[in-house]
Amino acid sequence: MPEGHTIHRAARDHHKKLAGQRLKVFSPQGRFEAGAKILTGKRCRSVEALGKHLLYWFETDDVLHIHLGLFGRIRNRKLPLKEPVGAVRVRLVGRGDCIDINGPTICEVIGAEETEALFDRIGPDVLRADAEPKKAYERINKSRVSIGQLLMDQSVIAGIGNIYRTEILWRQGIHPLTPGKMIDEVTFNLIWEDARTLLALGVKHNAIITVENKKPGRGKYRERVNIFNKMKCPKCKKKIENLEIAGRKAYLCIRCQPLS
DNA sequence: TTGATTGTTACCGG
DNA sequence: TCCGGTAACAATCA
Repeated sequence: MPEGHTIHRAARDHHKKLAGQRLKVFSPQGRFEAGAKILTGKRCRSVEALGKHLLYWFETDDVLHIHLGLFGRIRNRKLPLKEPVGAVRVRLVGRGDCIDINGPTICEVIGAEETEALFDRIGPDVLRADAEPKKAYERINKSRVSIGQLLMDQSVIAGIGNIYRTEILWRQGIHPLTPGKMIDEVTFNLIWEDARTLLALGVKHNAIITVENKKPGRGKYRERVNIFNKMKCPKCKKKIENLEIAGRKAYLCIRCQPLS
């Protein structure tokens, strides 16, 4: 489910709904009893996103740390409470809102030290104002690893997932197997700016939109993409190839993204 | 029932 | 130390 835009949107939204309130915290599956006990009745100070990590800061520096992994979902609900649907690991209840978090791979309460370690481990997040893109460039510039793989490495650059990886590299005409050290600073800046623009658009519309001038549209189609999981390149009509990079499918147009 | 999936980590071997 | 490969885990939907 999530690339960085999903988490940043959730953080913004949940901050509005919960910050400043004393929360009730439930563990509907019984798999977060200890955490729920620690947090319930405590005041939520703020909610923030760090890459794909979602952090709820409580008074006394407890942090609820969530990572949705591949399958996790967030459901926003209004009071009164209804029965949880599916694998709700934790339910946060404020004055008027209820937030259910389904199937996260990480759901834990951490302290100041562990939170700091998390911030140290995660690379610059394209959606954060405090990001230092230079750090990402330095890692990429020194690496033999392909840019396709580096863009998915959250310790190098945070927020980009499989769809945005494919789409950004296509938009910039870069072959995903280009070694990081072959990416010059100008090219890196283009990647960074494109990632920022696209993820911000994703936050705005709550959908992945990488096609120029596309409107979000309604209904089931939550994505507007160029080549991800597509047959034909919209620019040159050539067949879209796919290959596996670090176990995930990457798509490319070999004409528009030549390997130099 | 099967397969695919907007993710990450641990571990092993070269 | 770096990097590739593999397995494990998570939950839902078509």
